[in-house]
Amino acid sequence: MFKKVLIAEDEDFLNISLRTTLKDLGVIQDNRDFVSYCDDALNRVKKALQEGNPYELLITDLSFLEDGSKQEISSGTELIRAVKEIQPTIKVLVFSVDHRRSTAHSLFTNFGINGYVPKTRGAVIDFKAAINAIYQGKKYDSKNLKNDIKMLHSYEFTELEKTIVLLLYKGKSQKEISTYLEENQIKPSSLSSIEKTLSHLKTELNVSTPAQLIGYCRDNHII
Amino acid sequence: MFKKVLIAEDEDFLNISLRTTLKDLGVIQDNRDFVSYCDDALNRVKKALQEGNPYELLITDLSFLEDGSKQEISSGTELIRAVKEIQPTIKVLVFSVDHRRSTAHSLFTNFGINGYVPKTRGAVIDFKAAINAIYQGKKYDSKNLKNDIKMLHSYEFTELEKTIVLLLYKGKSQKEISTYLEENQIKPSSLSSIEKTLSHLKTELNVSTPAQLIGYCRDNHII
DNA sequence: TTTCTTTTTACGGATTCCCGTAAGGATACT
DNA sequence: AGTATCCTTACGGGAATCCGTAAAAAGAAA
Repeated sequence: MFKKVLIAEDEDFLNISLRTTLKDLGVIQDNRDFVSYCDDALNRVKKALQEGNPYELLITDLSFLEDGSKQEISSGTELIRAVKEIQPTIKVLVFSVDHRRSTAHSLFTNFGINGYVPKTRGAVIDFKAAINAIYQGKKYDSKNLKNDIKMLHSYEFTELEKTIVLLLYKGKSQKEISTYLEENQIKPSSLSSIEKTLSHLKTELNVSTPAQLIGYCRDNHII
Repeated sequence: MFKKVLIAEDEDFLNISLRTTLKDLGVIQDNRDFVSYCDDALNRVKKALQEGNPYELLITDLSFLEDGSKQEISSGTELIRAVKEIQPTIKVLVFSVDHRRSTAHSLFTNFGINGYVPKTRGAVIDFKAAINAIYQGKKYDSKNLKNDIKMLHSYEFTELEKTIVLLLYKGKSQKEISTYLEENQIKPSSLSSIEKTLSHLKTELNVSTPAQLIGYCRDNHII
């Protein structure tokens, strides 16, 4: 069973019972690896990696409430991206109130998560099953997910498309994106190709402006 | 301290740790008075009343996820109304993810609840304090409530700004937004004023493109 | 290598966005 | 009335985007 697990969850009561459950599973012995801010989570991952004792599994919520203290990272998806950047092999289990299958699905394909458990009735059993499945190297697909309409016309983003959209989201201009890709030896990197990619995405997703494109990608957990 | 408390909460993990917390407070000794459906909660209240051993306190969530089984009552507010109808003297503590003061306030005035604790960081201490306050006959006003969604962000959006951003999100160009505002008699509606508004928002929120602006607004639930 | 196909880049013009400045209009106060 | 101030609109030029077409480069197959 997992020996080093990090939990990012801002709700006190959930934090407590996740601890209890993990102790039941024999995963943890103490109460140290629990944080309620994304920034703290990322720092823990960094530190553990530097110390040569990296986390095997990250369990995280998707939405964290702001409480006044300024944070670099404010959402679960951003946390997952940042963590995977420094430790791509880490396993990720998402634990969220969102119980739509489309949400889980896009996180599996776009963020490479290993499991998704919605917070609802039966979540404890679901959660334990997820931990076991992930430990055996499987992806865990919860039975409590509900189908919704969005799944039908889902477009599969390539890695290049995702990076371009991500840079757009971060406020870069097309020209800046071009130089970024060039610097990082990602091809194609020309301004023209970026224009083409974006135009292609817009027709494919039936949106008309870059702003709308970003809204779509954010809504659907593509970035 | 309270001796007979009923808890209506559909989330497994929360259910578990609420139990733990209440045992810590010496409120309960067993695990019987926990339900995950509103209908069950109402039935328990009815039965306890008939048996001459009524509940002193009801702790309830506001939103309950549907899971296929047909329920008469599906929300916390309906439950509170139904319960107070048959037992007006019962104390009520609401425990919800909604952390807006306005939500709590309307429940205090319209449903006569005795306490409101938002699910967030520090909820455990908050919860314990609420239980104690209510036991002493006081109303409990949580410190974790926020005055409004607007207050959470550094910048407060006007209605006009929100409509403009929303139209941007929907893929409209600035010119289209201008004509839309004109058609709906919203002033100012000139292209120039829209440019100014957007430029103002961008400096205020420290973003550089419309796309980034939309990402920000979506991330922070402004639109 | 040659030829064919596909991918990538280059370029030009139309449109839109961006940002500063100036003119017009409304309101409040003396 | 006058004028001071603020809000709205108008305008112009530079930058960024959009979109089509064509050239260049890279790959694939014979």
